[in-house]
Amino acid sequence: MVDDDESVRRALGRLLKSAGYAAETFASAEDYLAREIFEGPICLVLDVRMPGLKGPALQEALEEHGACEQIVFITGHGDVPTATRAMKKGAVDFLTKPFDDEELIEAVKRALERSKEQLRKRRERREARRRIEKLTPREFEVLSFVVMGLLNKQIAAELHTAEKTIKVHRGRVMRKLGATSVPDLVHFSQRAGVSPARKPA
Amino acid sequence: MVDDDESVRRALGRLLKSAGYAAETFASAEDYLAREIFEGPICLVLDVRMPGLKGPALQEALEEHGACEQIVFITGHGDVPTATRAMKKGAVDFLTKPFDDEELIEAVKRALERSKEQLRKRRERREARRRIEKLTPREFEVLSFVVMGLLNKQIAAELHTAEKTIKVHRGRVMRKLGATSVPDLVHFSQRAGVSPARKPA
DNA sequence: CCCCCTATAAGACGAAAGTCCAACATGCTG
DNA sequence: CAGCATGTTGGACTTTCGTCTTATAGGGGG
Repeated sequence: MVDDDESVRRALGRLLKSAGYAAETFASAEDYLAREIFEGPICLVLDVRMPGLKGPALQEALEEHGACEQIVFITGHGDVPTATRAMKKGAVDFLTKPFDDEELIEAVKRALERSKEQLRKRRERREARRRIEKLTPREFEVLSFVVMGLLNKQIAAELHTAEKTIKVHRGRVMRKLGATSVPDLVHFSQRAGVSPARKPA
Repeated sequence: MVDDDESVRRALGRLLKSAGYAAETFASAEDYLAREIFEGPICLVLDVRMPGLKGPALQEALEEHGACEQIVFITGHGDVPTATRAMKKGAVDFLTKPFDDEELIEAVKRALERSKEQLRKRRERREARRRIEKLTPREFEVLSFVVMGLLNKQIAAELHTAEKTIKVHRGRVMRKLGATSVPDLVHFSQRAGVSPARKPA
C-alpha cells in the first residue's frame, strides 16, 4: 500500500492484515519503487494524490517495466476523468474515500487473483520462449510449418530440401523443447506467442 | 447513440457522420432495445442519466444477452463510482460533458475495433462449437485425448477398447470437423473453449 | 419389423513419422 | 589447424497413422 498519510497507512494496514494479507506500507511512490522485488501475486493499494510521484504516474511507470502488480486506487478527491483513465490502463478498482472495509477487501482479493493469473501466464510464456530460443533458425522454421499442420514432405518442398532432413530437424525440435507430441509443439508455439501464420479450414 | 436530449442526439449524430460513421440515434434505452438487430461491429454511445432505463442498467441488460456492442458512456453529471463501475463492466470509455469532439471520435474508434475483434472471436467460437456438437460422445472423448497428445494405443487403453476402434473414431472426427491435421484439431478444441485438461511438460 | 446411428473390431495395405547409425560440407572459434 | 555447431543426406527398420472393406451388436424411430 502506498499512501502519504500515515494514519491511512496504519488503518488500512491493520485492516488488510486482519483480513489475512501480508500488507506492506510505503509513504511514497518512490519508496515503493525502491523496495526489494517480491515475486508473487501483488496487489498495490495506491493513493492518487501524493507529494512527488502521483498514483497514475506510478501506474504508468510500472506498466512500462512490465510489472505484474494489480492496482487498486484509493482517493479522497477523485474526479471522473482520472478514474476512467486509471481503469482504462488496467486498474482493478478506483475507490473514493470513505469506502467500506468490505469494498477494499473485495477489490484486493480480485486484484490478487488477477495478478496471480497474469504471473502464471507470464511465466509460461517466458519458459516457452526460453526453450524456443535454443532452436537453430532452421529448426524454428520447421517448427512453424509443423504447427501449421504440414506433412514432412510438404515442409521439405517449402524449404527445398529432403524429407529426411526435415525428420532430423523435427526430432531435434522435439528433444530441445521437451515435447512428446505434435499438440505439445502447438501449445509451445502459442504460449511463446509465435506463428500467427494460418491456413485454417 | 442513445440520449434523451434531442439536441445532443443531433449534434453528436452530425459529428459521428462527419467522421464517417453510420450513426443511428435513439431517444431511450427502450428504443434501442427495440431496434432491429444489426450484425456487425457496433459502438454504443450511451448517456448515463435518462428517464426510464438508465445507461448502466442497459449495459447490464446487453451483457446478459451476450451482445457484442462496445459502450462509450457520456454524461453531464458523472460521479466516480458510476464511472468506475461502468469501466469494470467493460465500457470502453466514460466521457463527461463537455468533451472534445476528438475525444469521442477516438473512443468510438477504439470501441469499434474492440467490437470487431470480439465479434470475430465469437464467430470463430460458434463455428467450432457447431461442428464439435456434431460429434458423438465417444468421438468427443477421442478428440480430447488426441489434442492432449496421446497415441491411439494410449487412448484405447484409457477407453478400454481396441486401437483399431480409436482409429475409426479419429478418422470420423477429422471428417466431421473438416480438419486435415492434428494441429487443426487442437485449434478447433481451443476455439471451442474445451479441454482445459492438461498434462504439460 | 426394418433401417439408421453408434460403437465396436478385424484384415490388409500404404503413407507418414520416428529412430538407429553414419557421413559430409560449411563456417566459426579457440 | 582442430573442434564444434549447423545443415544436409543416406540406409535400414519400427512404430504409428490413415483408409478401405467387411462385420457384429445394441438402441431408437418410423
